[in-house]
Amino acid sequence: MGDVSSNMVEQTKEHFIEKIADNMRAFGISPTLGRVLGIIYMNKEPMTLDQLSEATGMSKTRMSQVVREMIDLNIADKVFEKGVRKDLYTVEQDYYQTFISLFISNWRQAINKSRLFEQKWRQRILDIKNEGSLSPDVENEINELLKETQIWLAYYDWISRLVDFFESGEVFKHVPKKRVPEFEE
Amino acid sequence: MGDVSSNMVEQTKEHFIEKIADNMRAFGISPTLGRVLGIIYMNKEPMTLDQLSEATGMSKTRMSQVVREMIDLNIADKVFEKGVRKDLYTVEQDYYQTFISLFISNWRQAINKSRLFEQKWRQRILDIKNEGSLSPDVENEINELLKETQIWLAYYDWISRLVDFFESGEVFKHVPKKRVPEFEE
DNA sequence: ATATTTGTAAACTATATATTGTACAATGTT
DNA sequence: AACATTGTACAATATATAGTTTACAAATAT
Repeated sequence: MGDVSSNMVEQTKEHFIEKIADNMRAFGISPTLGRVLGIIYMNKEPMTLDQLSEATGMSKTRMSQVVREMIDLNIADKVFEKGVRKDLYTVEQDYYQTFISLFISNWRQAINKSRLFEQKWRQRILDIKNEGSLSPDVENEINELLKETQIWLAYYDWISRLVDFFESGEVFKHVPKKRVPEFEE
Repeated sequence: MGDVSSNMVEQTKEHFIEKIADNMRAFGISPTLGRVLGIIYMNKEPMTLDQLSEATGMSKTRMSQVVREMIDLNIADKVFEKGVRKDLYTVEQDYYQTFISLFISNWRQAINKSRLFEQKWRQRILDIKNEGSLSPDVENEINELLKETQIWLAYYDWISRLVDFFESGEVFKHVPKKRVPEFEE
């Protein structure tokens, strides 16, 4: 177990994990979260907070936080295994799916927030408009703003449809997954 | 100029700018950068560092940094106007294009980084493998790692094609822009 | 019932990121 | 040539984010 090549393999594995973490960074995911995802991914089996703590060298509390965040992002799940008292966590094993989950979480959130704001905001402009007695300048600016709103709404509608495009898997019809060459020696 | 409705319009405009900044946040863009983009966008005309500084209430140094970052991200440009000594900056006026630019910058960077790492890493595994005299366990793990690499490469190839899919505008064939209803009163 | 183990809240500390002020080189003005 | 203006490098400060420690409630074991 402690031989040279085995250590090298271990080290190489860790590099791979770092690469996964790095990839996550492009989603604005913190290095630690990415690393934990990588660790569980490479482990192939669900892991406990203690194991993760051991593997990262970080506190169990932090692992708890990170795991919860991953669950919120839909890239990890708590699994039950009878006889095991500790909570076990798995991660999505499919990179594409992880990509999509993150993309979706990210944008759905933005969409909701935007929608929420939208109504109040539009109403407000209309209120000003109906105030009566507006200088032509102001009147003009208000119309510009209303136009802007339309453009903005159209844009968000697009994002919304884009999210669906990913979620439904339709994206793969036009940007197909690449087949991985089998290799058995 | 100082009348009530004009102030309300001004305020509403600022809300819109905040919304734009908020949207940017989904790309991991800092609030300040988003706000500056929003400010220039709403201004419709190129702006100078001093104007931005005035508009944000932040230092000119910061504006300089932010503007440069935006240029790196391909969502802003320096424009020249004869007779004007100060540098002027515009931003992309098309939301879709901004979305795409950010998406591209983000992932191209990740792709490059990954590619760079890839060769070294794969070579390393092969080196271990050719070392000879490996325990069956280690041998097995190495094969697993090589397989993992294949999967990873396929995934990155997909991302790469996905980026092209956006960059080329093909995405709009399948997730079309929504037409904004004209409105003239 | 009592004692252990587990996960997480809450308050704290450390580290990273955002922002500013000063200084200066480059360019334009008189 | 002397002077003013502009943009940014660099060091210093402030703020936000990541991580730890302690404490405790809920669940399990003895």
